[in-house]
Formats: sequence, C-alpha cells, structure tokens
Amino acid sequence: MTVLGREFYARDPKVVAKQLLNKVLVRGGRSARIVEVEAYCGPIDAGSHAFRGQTSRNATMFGPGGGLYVYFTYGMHWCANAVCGDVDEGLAVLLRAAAPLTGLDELRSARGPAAKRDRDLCSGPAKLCQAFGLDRAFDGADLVTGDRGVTIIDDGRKPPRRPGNSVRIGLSAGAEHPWRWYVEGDPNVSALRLRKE
DNA sequence: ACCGGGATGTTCT
DNA sequence: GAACATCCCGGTG
Repeated sequence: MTVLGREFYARDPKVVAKQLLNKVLVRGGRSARIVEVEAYCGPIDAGSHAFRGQTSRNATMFGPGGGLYVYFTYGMHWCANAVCGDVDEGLAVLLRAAAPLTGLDELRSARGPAAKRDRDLCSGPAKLCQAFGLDRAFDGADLVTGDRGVTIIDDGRKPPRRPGNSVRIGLSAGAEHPWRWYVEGDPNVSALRLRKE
C-alpha cells in the first residue's frame, strides 16, 4: 500500500500508462482500480492538448510529473490526467475508466440516477471524474503529496502482463497512434465507439 | 445490441 | 464560428 512517487510519473507516458493499469485512484473514502488509460505525447502528438504549446487551459500539463491535469470538454464534462515526464514536456496519461472498490455510496450519489449498475459509475473519463467529484478545483493538484486529497496508490496488484491495446477514442487528429491500453475483459472498460467522419 | 442526435460552454481559429 | 480526449436517451432490430 504505497503512494506512487515522483519517479513513477517522470517517464515516457506510454510506459506510465501501462504501469498505471491496476493501480488505485483514491479520494477520501472513494477508491477505484484503474482499468483503462491513454497516453498523450506532447509536441509530437497532434491529438494532445499540448501539441500547439502551452496555454492557460493546459498549463498543468507542462508542470512536473505527478500533477493532476483536469480539463473541461463538450460543454459539461471533466476529464482527469496524470502528468508525466519533466517540467515543460507536456506529457500526460488520461484516466479513462476504473473499477469501483470502496465508497460505492458516494460514487453512486455523485453520478446520479443514470448510473444504474456499478459498471456505470466509472466506465468513461467523464463518468470517472463525476463519480470522484473531480473538476476545475482539482486541476494542478499533486498526486505525489496527496494535495487536495487525491492520490494514486499501489496495493500490490501488478499491471497485466499483456494489456489490451488500441487506437485512442474520440480523436480526429492523432487518431493513428495506438496509445490506449486496458485490462482485457474488465466490465468497466469503456465502450469502443468509432468516430463518425 | 446498436445506432443517431442533442445537450452545453470553453477554447482557439 | 467551429471544434471538442463525452454522455445519455430514445429510436429501431
């Protein structure tokens, strides 16, 4: 039961992404096992918010690894990333889905009536944020120090030896990169929808 | 089950 | 003014 340290995040996000599978996101009494992630690789990645350089929106991505980058999208949703690498690199891993472990009542009440089954609580990046109450107020929090009460821990379960892999979901630019990984067979992994052209 | 469309507002062109 | 790292609901098979 150890909190992931700075050195865990200070690497290539494609490596960090795979290593984050089966780690546990914690906020207070709420916790869930991470089962689906995507890597976003800065200036070389047309699908990344960091592709066109630093702005006020994505500033957290350019901070040190271990930061929590929370952004607003589609007019109503929040998504959370673990920042990777070093200062000014603009690298991150999007937390896409998780398997609820503890604090189920809190997760349910935060998600509302649309979440009928436990697998509806955290089976998508915006659902996960809603379930954990992550919004603008958490952008820039430090996962390493547990700043603002959010952290990621290792409870001893190893990442899958052979994770599922695909292109990333919902992108137009950068859609060719196969930088999504997930725990094969987990019911909380979000549905793979192909983007209409 | 698998589609299609609407909600909703910030960000960048 | 368009795009957007999404979700939910109501149609149809």
